[in-house]
Amino acid sequence: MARSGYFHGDLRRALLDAGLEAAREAGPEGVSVRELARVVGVSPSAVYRHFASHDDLRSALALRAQSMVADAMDAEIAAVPSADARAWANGAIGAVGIAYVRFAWAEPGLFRLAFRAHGDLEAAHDERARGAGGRTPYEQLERALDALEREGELSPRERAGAEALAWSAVHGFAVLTVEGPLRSLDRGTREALAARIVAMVRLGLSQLEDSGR
Amino acid sequence: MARSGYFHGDLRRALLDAGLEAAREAGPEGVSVRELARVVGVSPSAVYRHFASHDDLRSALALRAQSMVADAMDAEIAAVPSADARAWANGAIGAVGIAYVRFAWAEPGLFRLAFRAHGDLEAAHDERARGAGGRTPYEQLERALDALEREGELSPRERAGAEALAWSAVHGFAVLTVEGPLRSLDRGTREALAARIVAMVRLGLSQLEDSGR
DNA sequence: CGCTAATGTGAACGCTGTTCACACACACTG
DNA sequence: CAGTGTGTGTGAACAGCGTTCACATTAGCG
Repeated sequence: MARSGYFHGDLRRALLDAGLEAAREAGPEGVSVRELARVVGVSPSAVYRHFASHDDLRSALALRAQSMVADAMDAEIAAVPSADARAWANGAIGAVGIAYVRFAWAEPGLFRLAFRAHGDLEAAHDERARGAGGRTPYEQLERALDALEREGELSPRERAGAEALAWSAVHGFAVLTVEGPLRSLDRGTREALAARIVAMVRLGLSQLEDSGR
Repeated sequence: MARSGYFHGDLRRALLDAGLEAAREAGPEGVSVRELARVVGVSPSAVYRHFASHDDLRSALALRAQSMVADAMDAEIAAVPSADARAWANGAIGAVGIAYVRFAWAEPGLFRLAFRAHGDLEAAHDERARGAGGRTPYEQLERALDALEREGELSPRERAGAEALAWSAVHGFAVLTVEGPLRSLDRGTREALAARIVAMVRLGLSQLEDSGR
């Protein structure tokens, strides 16, 4: 880095690293073109050789943050006993949700960056949002829901749109506890509520067949 | 307005009106001190006679937007048959949720303004966030949940923290459909999912007593 | 070895929030 | 009725932002 004194060498990567660090400490608002340039020791206009715009930079950072969420999910899922496939499926959907909110609490700045204004649904499958396990957070959720359907825990009718239900509840909870009115809840209450949230999701996913409606 | 040519007469109100209009068309980002001053025909610094800062202005606007949400909830609740108290309670909690997401869809800019970074929980009871019916959106939710408990539909243990569960699911869904990856869902799918969301919430609220856990 | 293409610089533009000394006009007091 | 104080608006200024452009530098290819 800063090899020749004039050329940086790996500016794009350096900007992304600095951007993640800035977001970690100050949230998405802390990520400014000029600030990152300053940190990396380069002129503001140099940034535009690697990113088309401020928004472009932040999108790239968001994808990297999403891949970190995917990693956190992998770690949480790995702790689910995999002997019984049905039990695993039920455990996996919970693990995905818990990992999501725990990441939000551990890294509020990165979380807000990752899911501020996500792109459309195509972005849910963006290559760059995949974690080391090869899946994006959204794909982790899909995987758990697929497993539930495979085990007969979810009917095809229930499976449809299940992502929206699960994601809504967990994302909403994460947002409210990270930057919303629930942000000053103590750790214990937060964890207890999180457990109820994932239980609610699991219950709500099966609403179509269980009730004789 | 612009009475004497020098003094405006009712600048504070004019700024709030212009701010709501700007947010309606361009979201919270469209609300800038200079832009509002321009629209109202006043110098930028005049704004600071009525609002301590940009953030202060936006907070005031957010509260006004929240009161509009409260009004929308009143309208939706009014349509719930009130003959049977138990049925009303179950209907009211659904109406609150539906009104919330419908408002978000009808006025995405105002919705994002209203619930961007809400204050802490005290702000949930702010005078200025009350609608014509005298309740803030949060208080509307509390009212419906209280009714459910009164009718024996919710145990005291379930009642505790119920706001967090309900709000999380509905808010998350609203956010994902307004500015998130679910934003390009067609109206029909959106409505169907919304119905499943409120059903999930109603089911999830009672999880503690129903299951023999 | 020389040229090209990639990558960096620095100044500039227009925008933003915010502050300051100053100007105005109304509402009260003597 | 005169005068004055206080609330409200002005205009210029500062610092910071994203972005662009002409120009400088240099790595690497033919």
